[in-house]
Amino acid sequence: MITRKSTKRKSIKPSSADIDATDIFALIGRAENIEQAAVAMQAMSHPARIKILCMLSSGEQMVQDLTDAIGTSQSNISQHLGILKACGMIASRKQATRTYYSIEDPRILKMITLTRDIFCGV
Amino acid sequence: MITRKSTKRKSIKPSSADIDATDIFALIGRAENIEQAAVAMQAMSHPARIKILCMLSSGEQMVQDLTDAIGTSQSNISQHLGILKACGMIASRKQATRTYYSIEDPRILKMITLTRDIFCGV
DNA sequence: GCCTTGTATTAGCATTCCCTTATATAAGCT
DNA sequence: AGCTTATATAAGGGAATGCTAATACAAGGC
Repeated sequence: MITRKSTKRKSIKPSSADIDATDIFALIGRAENIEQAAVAMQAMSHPARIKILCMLSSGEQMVQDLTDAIGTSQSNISQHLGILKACGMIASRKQATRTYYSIEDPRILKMITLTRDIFCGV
Repeated sequence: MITRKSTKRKSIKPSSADIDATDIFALIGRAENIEQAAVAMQAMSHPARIKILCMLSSGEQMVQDLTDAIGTSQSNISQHLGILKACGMIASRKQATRTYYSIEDPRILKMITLTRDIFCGV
């Protein structure tokens, strides 16, 4: 199925050990990692969710504060939080009626930090 | 509308000059930048498009090679390329029947490099 | 001129996303 | 117990996304 001129390797799906950073074709063989990245980016790729992650990147926040700062309905924020939590990006801690959210996955912290750096220069 | 305890600033939408990196609320006021970031991430957040960008990150590639390496239909790849191009991430150059694509926006190069780093460790 | 190759475009359909509205739950307060 | 506050969940519909299949287009080779 794969037909390319420079056949440096025969298979399109090399094992992990087979990766060579200079081979442009090696990378896309890491289907599982790419899939993960796509899911993560998809989850992050909404203005409200980016804002949430930005706020969480400086520490735990409660729903009310997120809602006030971002400026949409409480229900909507709760749903966005649900999406982020469903893919393991954030964690929640309940204290009485309040729920505090925080970033759980360190990779996401890295991602949001860079995104902020690149697009906001902050 | 905004009701938070530590009222370091009164408005939720400070001017650019007003940004302070330590203020968690300042950032989300940069609505335009956040919007841009969301659009960019949304465009990147598909396995095929991540693969395309990974391949392009090591230089110009033609459609045929992308199609072969990624393993979906030519039509499908062409549509994904269209999406990436529509938001200015990539550029195309036509040479006879071939079309060569390359990354145009340096921010995207940065993003894809980091994404690769984080999720693939490469 | 015709056939092949490389790429783009269109249409259609199934799926997913996102918002709004309404309601549920649970804890604190009086 | 009732009221209020904080959060979650469910239902609904409209929009966006993503795939396939079919077709268009443009350049080269014979």
